[in-house]
Amino acid sequence: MSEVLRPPASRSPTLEDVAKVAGVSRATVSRVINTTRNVDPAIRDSVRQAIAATGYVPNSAARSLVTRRTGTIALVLSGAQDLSSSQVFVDPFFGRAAGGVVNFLRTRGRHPVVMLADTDESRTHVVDHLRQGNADGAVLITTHSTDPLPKLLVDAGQPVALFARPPRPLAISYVDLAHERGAALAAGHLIARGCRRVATISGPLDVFASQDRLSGFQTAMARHGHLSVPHVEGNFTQDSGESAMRQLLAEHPDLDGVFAANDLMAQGALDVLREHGRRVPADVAVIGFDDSSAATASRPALTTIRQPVEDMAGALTKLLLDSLDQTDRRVTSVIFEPTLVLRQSA
Amino acid sequence: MSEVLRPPASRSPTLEDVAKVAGVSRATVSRVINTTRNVDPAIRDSVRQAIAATGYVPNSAARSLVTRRTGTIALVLSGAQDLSSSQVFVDPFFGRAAGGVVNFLRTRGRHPVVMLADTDESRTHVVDHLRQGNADGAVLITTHSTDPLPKLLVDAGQPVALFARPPRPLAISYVDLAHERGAALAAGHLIARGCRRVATISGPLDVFASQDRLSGFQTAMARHGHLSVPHVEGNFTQDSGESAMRQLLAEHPDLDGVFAANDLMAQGALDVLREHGRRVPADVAVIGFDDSSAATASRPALTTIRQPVEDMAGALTKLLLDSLDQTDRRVTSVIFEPTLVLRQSA
DNA sequence: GGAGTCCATGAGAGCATTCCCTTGCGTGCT
DNA sequence: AGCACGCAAGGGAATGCTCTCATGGACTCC
Repeated sequence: MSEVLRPPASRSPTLEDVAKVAGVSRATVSRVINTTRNVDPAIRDSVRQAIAATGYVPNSAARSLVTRRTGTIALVLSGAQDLSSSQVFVDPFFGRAAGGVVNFLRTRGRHPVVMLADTDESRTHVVDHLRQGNADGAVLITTHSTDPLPKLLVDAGQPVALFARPPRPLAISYVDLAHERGAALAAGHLIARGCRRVATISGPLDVFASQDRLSGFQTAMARHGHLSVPHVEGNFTQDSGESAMRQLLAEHPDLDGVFAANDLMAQGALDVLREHGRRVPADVAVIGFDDSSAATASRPALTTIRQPVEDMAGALTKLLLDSLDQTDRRVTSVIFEPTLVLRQSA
Repeated sequence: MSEVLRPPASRSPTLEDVAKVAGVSRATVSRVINTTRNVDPAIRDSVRQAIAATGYVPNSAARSLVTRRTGTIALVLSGAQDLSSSQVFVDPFFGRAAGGVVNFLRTRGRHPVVMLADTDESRTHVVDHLRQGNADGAVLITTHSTDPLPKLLVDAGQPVALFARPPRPLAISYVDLAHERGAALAAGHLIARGCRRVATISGPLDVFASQDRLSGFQTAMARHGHLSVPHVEGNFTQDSGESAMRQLLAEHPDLDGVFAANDLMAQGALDVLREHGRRVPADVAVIGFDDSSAATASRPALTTIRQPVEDMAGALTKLLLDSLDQTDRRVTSVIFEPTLVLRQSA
């Protein structure tokens, strides 16, 4: 009776329907769709025709119910509590990283589900989301060394890969940059240009990358005989670069070289220097960090230390994907080398 | 026998397990979890305890198999063939739009899966993805008027909402800006400032927004007695703004006002004007469009026509979500009003 | 020529959830 | 007191797929 009542509504075709049309069983159709293993070529073709004829598309909910895999991974942008969340993609760092992840996943036919984690609530939300099986693993783009999310995810047994060294020793795969060596490159270049009175604008010191860039710069300058380097802390924004530069200029009007821990702050410094009538690079040489779009957009274009964020994000994603395929949960890390990119500002 | 063979491996708890612990049926647990309708408070509490005790989390694959809903929506960035795909988020427009979508979805406890559609292959991929039930609908951020994706998705019967007016008449909900009125605001302001020799740098003319901004500007200028406005076409990049400005300056060395169809091109224009010794705004007034981060980052900061991209993206997402809840597929559109934002450049 | 092997296919058992339908019980109305 | 109705809870079906296991046929090898 039930078949009498069933509305003839255009239900989307199922495996069963295709099987009926092709005159084979569900199992065979499934074999054709997945890895064409051990299927007679003639039957394979007729199944393919049946698929085309019915317009069949596999239902991924049913599929992942049985395989316990979704095929998607979570891209979590975390520790961005100081960024208004709708600005997060425009941020040179997060935007480039997100682009790198998306781009790498594309080559594998996958797509990320994007999640922001800036509050306790959203953090538990991320963990729950993964535990519910909405994604097979997470790529975590985080900066603050105090971020609790990496540990939360590892404790929940979820596959994770982290952009930047994990806060505490944690069984987690990650990629990072040799920040100290990048800062040393900047120091070397300023010295080689003949700068004698050099200052630096650091990033926020609760971020490992900032600490490393600062200490790397100081160490390298010391090696060149400059035991004390004037230093003001910024927060990676253009505005903070401006006020830091103003402060440095007030305290050290004779400086002839500045290393900023990212391009945005360097751009702010550039604006203040111009405002004060200093020519760049003739009077003051400026070096940024990251080689973001800000480096090429500013005038003069910034000499900077390149951090290959997109490549790093891609490698990070690969790390995660590889770990999903392997049963043994072994952690790996990849450290990228920064390079000096010469433009006009130094 | 099967229970003897079953490995005691830590299988994650199911509804059945919770029901057993709470001493009720699956159905009751399900009722507690979803909308606590018709459940005795005492039983409800004991079920909640059982959930906590077992550490149960619902399996979303099983859930969406039966509900035919996933809870995620696709965020498709399309028609960006001229952007290197890993740069897509850094782009002021796409980045802001993506941020707006993510941010709005957050308020509803949802997350987008991000897809790029710049080739035929990736376009069919997007359609397939939706047809497979990986997402309940799509928010489409597209610019090029020739983009075939909107039609593809509508034909596939997928719920879609579009950023910008659809190419052809299409049964599709969308948001857009009153571009002409924005351009008219710019024209009015330049005239009011006393500019007499005004030129414009338009966006690529295969984009509706560019056409509208150009025609809106020309019409408004004509209304003020300027029947012919020098015009060079750019492609929305800073570089194209620079070369357009160079060309305008060569052909019209005496110009005193420029309207660029976006901030990035205005920024390029600013650099070229400084290079040529023109003071902004004293010698030449410059107005941009969008009010993106480039507007505040450039020096002088740009007077610009604000396009509230984040809000528009949020409204767009709301349009889609609303249409998912309603059975009748009625299309809606929302047109936003641009505003003039006064800063230093004009 | 018979036995063993291998490969292609089918049948059916899950997978975890929701939804529909039924049942049981208590209450209010006649 | 009897009947009807509403609410709470349970049982079973259904969702669409993959995967294991069994089966049958063809082929090979001695």
